[in-house]
Amino acid sequence: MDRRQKKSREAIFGAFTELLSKKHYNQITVGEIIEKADVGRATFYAHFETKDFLLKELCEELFCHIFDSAENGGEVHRHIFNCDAPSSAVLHLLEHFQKNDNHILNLLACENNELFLRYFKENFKKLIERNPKIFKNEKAVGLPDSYWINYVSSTFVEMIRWWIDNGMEESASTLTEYFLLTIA
Amino acid sequence: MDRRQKKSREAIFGAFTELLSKKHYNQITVGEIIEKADVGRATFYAHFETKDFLLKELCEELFCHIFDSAENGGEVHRHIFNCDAPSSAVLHLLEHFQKNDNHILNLLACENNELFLRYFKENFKKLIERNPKIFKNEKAVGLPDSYWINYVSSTFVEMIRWWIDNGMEESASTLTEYFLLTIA
DNA sequence: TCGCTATTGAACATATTGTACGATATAATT
DNA sequence: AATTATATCGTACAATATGTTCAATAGCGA
Repeated sequence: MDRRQKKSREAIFGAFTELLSKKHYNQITVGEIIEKADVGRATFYAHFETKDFLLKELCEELFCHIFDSAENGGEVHRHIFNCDAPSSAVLHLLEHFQKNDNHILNLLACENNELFLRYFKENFKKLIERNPKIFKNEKAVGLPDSYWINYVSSTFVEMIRWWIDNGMEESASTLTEYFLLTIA
Repeated sequence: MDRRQKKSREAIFGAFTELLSKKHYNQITVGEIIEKADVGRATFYAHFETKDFLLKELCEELFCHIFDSAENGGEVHRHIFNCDAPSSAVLHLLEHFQKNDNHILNLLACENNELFLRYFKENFKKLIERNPKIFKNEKAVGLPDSYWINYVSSTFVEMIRWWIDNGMEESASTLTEYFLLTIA
């Protein structure tokens, strides 16, 4: 990609992320974004059709970085999926959060985390669908697959929400215990 | 309340509900609402500060009607809380949905159900907090109260979401089974 | 009947959106 | 180095949405 494009794109992402941590998505205007990003109005619309697409692409970039490493042959997160025990997968995801990779916590903890958690859940679901065995247990056999996948991903995401809302006091391993206990 | 106020308020609620079942919240304008409700622009703003407040009040009216009956001495839903078995409470709530009381399904199933489910979860949480014994079981003892409450309400709400997204094919009793099996 | 209040309709300033275009700066190619 | 391609800029612009104001009207309660 053209260096200029990359620069503009990242300036917009950066400005948007910063604004999202301060005010609600609905109240952020394109004018504010381009002012903070210091790019022209036309440049913004050359990159993103609307503000909604900007959000979508930001989320995709963020979550793909965390979730999709297993498929694309990257080394960094391969270990997440090369294990059978669900505890490892959960632990590693949580540790990513605690390290605040890509300022993901800024987004997950901000006022409009609804939007991000929604995308997050979608990606987590895909992860389970691609690795169905990870979270299968005795309880799952009595329930429809799609229900079970929805249940497990919901439980994980809503645990994250609870964790953030309560000041993120628990350690990654404590959270993992909670999670495994609940879905067991 | 003045008959005129009530009339305007309900016309606005009605128009808003109808619009919400057709298009996304963000894309609904005040102009559309007042046109469909057939009220003046000034009237709208005399009732609701902004569109967000309109949504908030609509949700409060809806969910309070369903959840708060136990406290205010009403007869209609008293039975929900006068039983110890969690299955009864869940069943009755689900049956309310299937009857589509107050067109609640229009809102829960619409494109932006995120917003309603959020309010719904809040109200469900309050219900559990007021009746802590309903959903307590062996698994709950090893987990913090706030985590457990969040978990149970999330599981219920996300089950509703799954149910709606999959065409609401399951009966209320089947869903209740699923729910009890998962939190057991 | 009379006073009070909600509604109306229109006008209004302001803000936001998304587009258009020529000029400029930067990247890629030869 | 010269040239071509393209991303950006700044500004302007039409279209739309927001929230307010105000005088006139209609409906409410006493």
